Amino acid sequence: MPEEPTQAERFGKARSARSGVVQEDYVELIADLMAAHGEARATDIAKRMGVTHPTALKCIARLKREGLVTSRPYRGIFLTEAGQELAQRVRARHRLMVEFLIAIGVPEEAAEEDAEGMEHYASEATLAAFSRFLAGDPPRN
Amino acid sequence: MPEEPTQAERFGKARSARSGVVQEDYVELIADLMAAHGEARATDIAKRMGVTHPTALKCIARLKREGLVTSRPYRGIFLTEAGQELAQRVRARHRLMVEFLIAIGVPEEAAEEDAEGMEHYASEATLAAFSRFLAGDPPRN
DNA sequence: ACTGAATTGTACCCTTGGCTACATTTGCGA
DNA sequence: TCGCAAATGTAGCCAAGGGTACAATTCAGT
Ligand SMILES: [Mn+2]
Ligand SMILES: [Mn+2]
Ligand SMILES: [Mn+2]
Ligand SMILES: [Mn+2]
Repeated sequence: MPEEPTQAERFGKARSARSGVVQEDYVELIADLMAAHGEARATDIAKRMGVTHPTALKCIARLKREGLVTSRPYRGIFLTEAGQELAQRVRARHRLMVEFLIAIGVPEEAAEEDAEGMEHYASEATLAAFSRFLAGDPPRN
Repeated sequence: MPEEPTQAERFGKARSARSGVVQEDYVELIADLMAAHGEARATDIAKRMGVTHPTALKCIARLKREGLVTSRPYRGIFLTEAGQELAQRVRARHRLMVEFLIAIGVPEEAAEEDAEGMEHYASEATLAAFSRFLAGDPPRN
């Protein structure tokens, strides 16, 4: 039913979004760990992500390459300025997503699970709509 | 802030969901093409997905391996029973997602884009909540 | 019937994000 | 101080999902 080129563009955008998903989750988690324990250790990151430590290390190496994180051998991981900014945005988006789902009637645990995936694909327009809903603004007028 | 093992489980579930994303989109698209043109050709699938044809062929090979699709060399692609069932579920979920986003005040094109990514992570609980909202049921009382 | 464009198939390359197995370094407790 | 467990790092494997380049097949139009 939908037109060809537009649909291809939409799939393309979803693909682009997908490529940043893991980075976003790592950066958010690193910020959480620093806030909670004062530092982010590779082992803890791996444990919290539910992956083995080599997997975590490889992802962290990529974050470093992208300038989101710094680390020296056998020392902890630290967010750069860019990393901290990203973490803030991602965390705000995550919280909004969870709150919204709960507000619309999704049980808490399901909301947490679904938000972990859906958050990465919500555009500004969608986040704005969610905010309006939470603020009690009636949609659609 | 969140507890360690539960968060790891949530990330794990999001990872599992991620692994089926491409299959779901292909199956949905193949069903659309069959409905529209009576057949699903590899070229058309590639064009609509916005990828090159070898990429599409490789994904189709995987669908075949998973029993969702059949095809003979130089002939079209056909959905198996399992493939048709999956297509139906995925299509219904896609439509619900788009409708819901629009209903909550997201502009149509943004709704279409975001839905293409978010749909794959919405649990039954979330879909049910979206349905209730569309039916006019007030959430949370 | 032929031929050339479109379609399909194959071969090979890359990156991401998983894993296991093993090596190295730290740093705590005895 | 020193030895051992934990943490970290490294090497090498895999599959998915992207790509290019090129080969083979179909099939429509002359
Ligand atoms: Mn996430
Ligand atoms: Mn998150
Ligand atoms: Mn999709
Ligand atoms: Mn879809």
